[in-house]
Amino acid sequence: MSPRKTPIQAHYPTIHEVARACGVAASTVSRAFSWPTRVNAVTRERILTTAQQMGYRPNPAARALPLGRSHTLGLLVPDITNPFFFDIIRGAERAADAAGYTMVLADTDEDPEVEARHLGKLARAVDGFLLAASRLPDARIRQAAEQEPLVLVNRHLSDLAGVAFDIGDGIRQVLDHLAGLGHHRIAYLAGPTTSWSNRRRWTGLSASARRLGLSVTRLGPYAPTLEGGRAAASDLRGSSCTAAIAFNDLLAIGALLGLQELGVDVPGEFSIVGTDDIDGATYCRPALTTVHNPGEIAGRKAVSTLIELIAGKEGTSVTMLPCELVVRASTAPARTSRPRRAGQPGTRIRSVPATPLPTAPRPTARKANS
Amino acid sequence: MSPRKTPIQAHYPTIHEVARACGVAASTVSRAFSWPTRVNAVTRERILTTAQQMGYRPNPAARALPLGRSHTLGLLVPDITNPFFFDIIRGAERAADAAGYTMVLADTDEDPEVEARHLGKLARAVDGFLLAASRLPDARIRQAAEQEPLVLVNRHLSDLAGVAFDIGDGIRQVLDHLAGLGHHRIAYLAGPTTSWSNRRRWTGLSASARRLGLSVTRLGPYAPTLEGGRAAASDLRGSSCTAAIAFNDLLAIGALLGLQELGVDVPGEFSIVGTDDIDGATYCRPALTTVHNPGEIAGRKAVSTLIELIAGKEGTSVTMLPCELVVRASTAPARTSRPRRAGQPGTRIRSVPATPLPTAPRPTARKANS
DNA sequence: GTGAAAGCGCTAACAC
DNA sequence: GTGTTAGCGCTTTCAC
Repeated sequence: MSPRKTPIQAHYPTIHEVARACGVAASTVSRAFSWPTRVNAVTRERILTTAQQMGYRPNPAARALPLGRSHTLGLLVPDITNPFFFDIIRGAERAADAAGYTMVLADTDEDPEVEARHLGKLARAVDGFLLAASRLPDARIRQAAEQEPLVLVNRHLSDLAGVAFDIGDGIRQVLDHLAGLGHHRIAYLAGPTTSWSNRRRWTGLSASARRLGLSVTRLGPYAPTLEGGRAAASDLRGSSCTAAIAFNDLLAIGALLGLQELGVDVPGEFSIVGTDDIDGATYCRPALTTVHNPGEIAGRKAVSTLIELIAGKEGTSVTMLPCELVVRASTAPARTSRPRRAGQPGTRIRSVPATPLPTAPRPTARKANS
Repeated sequence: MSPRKTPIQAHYPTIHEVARACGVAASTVSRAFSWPTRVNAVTRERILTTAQQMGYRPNPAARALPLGRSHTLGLLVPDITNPFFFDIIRGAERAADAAGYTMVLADTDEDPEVEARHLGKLARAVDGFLLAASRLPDARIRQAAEQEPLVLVNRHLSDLAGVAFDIGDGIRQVLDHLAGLGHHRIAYLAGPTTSWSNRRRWTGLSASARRLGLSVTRLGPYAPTLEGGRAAASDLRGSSCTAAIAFNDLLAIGALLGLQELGVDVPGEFSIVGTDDIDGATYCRPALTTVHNPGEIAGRKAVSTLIELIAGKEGTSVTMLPCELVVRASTAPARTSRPRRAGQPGTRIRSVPATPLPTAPRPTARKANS
């Protein structure tokens, strides 16, 4: 019936057409938008309304050229489907939107190569980067930070801006909880070796364990997924531990399922603790005891820090956000009887030098949410 | 120690500097990149290598201006944290990346206003839009499609390009399954009224139910979240149904938890079916019977369709992707008797979250992914 | 307070 | 094959 409408870009009026329609110069129209006080109030009104009714919209590329700024931010995440990043992404997106910035999201697929490639590809398209849980080596991050404003999320490098969670304190809360339940031999289910927070968890764990006189064993690394957790389950069963702390909730839930499939009762025979507090932690069974991170706040803060950096603010901003233990149903008192297998003690705690970090105010312990 | 390096944008060489370094004109450098065959092989090599070692990177804004294309795609999603969209986002992102496009992600917060605002804000920044599960009224979508290339995901409008899941067939599989288990009275837990797929599910349900001689009741609408599902649970209990199909998995899992909290055994007393097949469907207990949608494929296909539209390809491409029932443990034969107290919900309602429930680890379902 | 004009970095005719 | 020359749409001196 009607002729096909090819959905090609509509014609958008330019600043010149608006200017002509108003009988002023293009520069005046430009000023009316970017520096309103320098234009006569009544002509400004006229310009704004005609622009409005002509459907004028500034062309971002055309603005970016003379300005040297695209008003775009790049956010790189190892895995978009990992719930840990949702709140961070959402917080960042909202803050960026509110500040008039557009957000470009890229999934680095847990791969440093891919991350580096995206960094290069986006370098000139964005005004700065947010690197969430970057898998890149320190040197490569520093190099990137010299080229573009950059804020780290969930990682820390001296002299670089960033926002991180106070993992050490979170781990401390977990160990206090487990020690209080009578656990003495505790396993750590490691995540990706390229992950800073993974290393951080381990060092925090070692330190707290030493203080409490507990023994900790490092298992893994495992993929930070349900599958990884299932793989960990059999290792766990072969160990002499009575409780495990996992790199993240997905891993913890996987381990929990794996143990159940092996006939091990959680938390009756074994306690499991996660990290992240994803949605699923509330509805897996038993519901997961885990450490909550204020992700949305982290995302927002990272964006505001980045925007300050872009604006040329001096100084390096490092924000440390508090973690909070959420006790649910996957932890219980340790069995008093001996484990089914008198197993190998496993790798003993090793001490790894930790970079000193500012400490966040300690949150009050919270009860399970739902 | 060393003077502070303010992380301001590094100086990037322009095409002219590369040209001067090579003793050629800027246009030759431009051609060496965009139309390599039209440049003498040896000078091309020289240009490419010097560009490389000078660290030249094309400025996207500067390209976008004469080209009229930003090589950027906008993806609008109602809720980034909803697992249903993960695979779609990831598929779209990968396809975009592979095709040399950059992806801008915006969360519309389930709000048509916000969606419209983003559409306007991004209109000139992107070459086209991907609208996933758009909450906008048809007319508004059509209007947008006249201004910019646009592809719908999980929604269908005549004459507009899109990719959707074959919901009708998915629902048919579900009803066949439930009917086979002897269920006759089935509830539908409705999602957002602005959602096309919600309406679609209901019409599919009605049609299939008529064919099979089953009775279906529509409950809700509920928020497509765990909370929404909990709210649905009490409605469900007050109904005479023996099985329910939920708008999405989150809603289904919430209902499942809610019923358990009300002391109703799932699937012994009540069967629950979700839609989406999110990760959590495998580890909630009982594991959720649900309908799997090929999200990543949908995302990829949507991007390739959009790129074709941008390139001016004629014709309207509509792709329908198959859905597949995944039977897990939340469905079972309908009770033959009706022993449940009729009418009064009673005072047994407790909202006790996170109590470990005695669920036997079920044998693996007929089919389980991830 | 407003206009004219010179770019921002790149592409694409159009010569030669 | 390669150089010259206009712009793309906007911002921003610099005059008036």
